[in-house]
Amino acid sequence: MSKARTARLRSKAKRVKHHVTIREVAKAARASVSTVSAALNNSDYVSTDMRSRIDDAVKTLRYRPNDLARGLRLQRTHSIAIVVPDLSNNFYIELVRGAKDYSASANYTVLIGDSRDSWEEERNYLDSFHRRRVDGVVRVPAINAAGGKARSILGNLPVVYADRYPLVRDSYVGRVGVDNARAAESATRYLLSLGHRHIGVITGDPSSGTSVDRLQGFTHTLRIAKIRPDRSMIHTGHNDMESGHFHAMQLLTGAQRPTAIFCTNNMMALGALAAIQEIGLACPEDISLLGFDDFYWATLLRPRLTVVRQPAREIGMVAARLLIDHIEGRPSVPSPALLETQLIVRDSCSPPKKA
Amino acid sequence: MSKARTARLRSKAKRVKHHVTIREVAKAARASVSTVSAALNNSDYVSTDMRSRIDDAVKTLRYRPNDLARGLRLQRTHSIAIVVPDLSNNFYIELVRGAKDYSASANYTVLIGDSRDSWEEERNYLDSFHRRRVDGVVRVPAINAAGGKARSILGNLPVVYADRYPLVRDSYVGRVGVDNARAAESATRYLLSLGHRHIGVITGDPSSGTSVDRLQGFTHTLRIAKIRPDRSMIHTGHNDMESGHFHAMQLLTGAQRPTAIFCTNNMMALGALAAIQEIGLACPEDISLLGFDDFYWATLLRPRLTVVRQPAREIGMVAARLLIDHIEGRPSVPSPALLETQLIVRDSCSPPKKA
DNA sequence: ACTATTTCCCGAAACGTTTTGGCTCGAGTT
DNA sequence: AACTCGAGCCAAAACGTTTCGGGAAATAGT
Repeated sequence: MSKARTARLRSKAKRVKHHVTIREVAKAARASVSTVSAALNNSDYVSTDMRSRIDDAVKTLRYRPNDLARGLRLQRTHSIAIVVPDLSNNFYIELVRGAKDYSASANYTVLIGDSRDSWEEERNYLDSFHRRRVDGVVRVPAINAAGGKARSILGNLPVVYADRYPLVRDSYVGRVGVDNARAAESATRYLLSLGHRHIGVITGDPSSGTSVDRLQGFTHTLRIAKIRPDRSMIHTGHNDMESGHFHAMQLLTGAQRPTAIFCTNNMMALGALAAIQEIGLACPEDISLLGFDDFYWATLLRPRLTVVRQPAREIGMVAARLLIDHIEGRPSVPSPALLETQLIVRDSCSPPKKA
Repeated sequence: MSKARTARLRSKAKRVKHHVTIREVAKAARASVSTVSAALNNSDYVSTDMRSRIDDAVKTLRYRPNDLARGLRLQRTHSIAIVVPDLSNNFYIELVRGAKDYSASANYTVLIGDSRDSWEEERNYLDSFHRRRVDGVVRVPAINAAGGKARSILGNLPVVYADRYPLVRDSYVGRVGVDNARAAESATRYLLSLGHRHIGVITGDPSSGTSVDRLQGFTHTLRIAKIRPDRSMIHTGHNDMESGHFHAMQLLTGAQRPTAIFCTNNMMALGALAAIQEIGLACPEDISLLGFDDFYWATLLRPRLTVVRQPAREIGMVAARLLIDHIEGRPSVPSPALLETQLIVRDSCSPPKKA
């Protein structure tokens, strides 16, 4: 009775809103709610006659299950979240797309967060995702956010790291990226082979293992070549264009100008390119530039950028896979999963002028 | 009793998972569930003593409300969705960020969809968002998706269109963008003022009002200048680099080569630039290029691209505002909201060679 | 002609919140 | 002294699902 009353009230007051529920489908199909549910989750034991009645009702009423109720009851949402530091960086777009494509194939849905490399923002996203009860999250942590801080706001949600990863072993399910040291080594070897002896490097924030691995690969290769790394040639940026620009300026106008600059991510390479253009140097004639991460318009630049390519899309896919396998209690690929990089030689590096 | 049993079972079986609920907070704070709820939604009528007990419990238990349950009960989620055609297009990133920033300030959360300009994909996103019971969605519809098809899968969720908009007046709350005809006019006038008389144009898919408005602005300006638009100079692309490249090639290698090319979005401008470089033409000496939408690396290109700038971020903000105002039953800004564009003159346009 | 099994369906409980209405207690008001 | 009133708290219902246990009818096994 009270139920009837409220129903009547609602149908009068807010006729316009109101989503159709499984109950109405049941009524229309002359079935019980549980039977409709069974039919929709195509269990056995529902007659073909009943099933078609239900299908009809669903169609004509335009019924869409309420995922809130579903998730509440099921205690899982079949969705994961991915939060990346910068959506305007094509590398992360590809990564996100990879994660999304894999997840879709596994029947998971993906929520995207764009932290702009700020822990504040990332925390907000993680919190919001947690409250939404996603089943797990793949993180590319913001600068300075790689530590254990996230754990406390994520409860015991499974996390996999992609690209960047924390130095302190926070409890995570897995991580995927590339062998950063090796990638940096191959890049450095290439510059050495061109004859460069004074190589500037602009590396990322050292709170991420990714950055330290790359720097380590760089210095290691120098040492192997019996070249003493010059500390004044090693600059630490923030993975964005601005700091790439700033540190390239420092390098280019410093006491001893390097003959080549190696940037450990694409944004900083762009910043460095801007600085080079600004100063009026010719690249690669006056200075070689080598970047990390490829992007679709790298060939539109003059010079076309030589880069170490990371398989962004694959990283995203493997990350999602690792996470979802874990969620479903399946064994997965070994972690850390390290994918192959590739040195893509284009026009921005050449032998140094006087060598 | 049965309740006690299941609780015991769960605590044994899956100790590891299990999110802490308001009920446990209540127990820890020696309060009732309803009081905890009241305290959390800071109603009055809860004593300071009680409130502090609850706060303590929340903190030590690390309680995070379950937004599924909350949304189910409240019948609204305080979240909106935004779906755009291409996240690797910086214009849409900025638009999304604008929407996100405004929403955050209004205490709404944003779900992001990236349809890759495919109606299939967009439909999936819209469906998923609908099942999640977002309170509304801002759409930049995929090509060929501007019609009424979305309505049937969105139920009566409020929709606002950003940038693109449907030609058939589908029932929506509002739309926001720029005055596309005027923007195209100013671009065209600029090219005319440089002396161009043979202007090629690569426009977007005519299923969106945006594209037709831009084209119309173009031809209108030509006519005012007593120039008869040449149909062979008008090409219809798909707003992506590939089709920009293709149609630029057509134009450049056609019977009569234009002295300038106007692209009605940034991706097609990039494709056109690639084509120009490929053919070995000098820009702007041999051919001028004018694009739509600005992006942060437009100045890194050689030549630096001259473009019509749209206030992407603002478009996103206004779209979110329109939507949220509607959701909350407030009057809002007038719709369509048309924001100002700006012609940003850089290096990619110059007077034609022989003029 | 019984019993056992399978098929098809249903009612009710549970998931974690918020809200409504009601209860108690003490402080003012008459 | 009786009363009103507000502050402070709580129990229960409701939101829309899925699942569990079970009932009825049909079918199969002896």
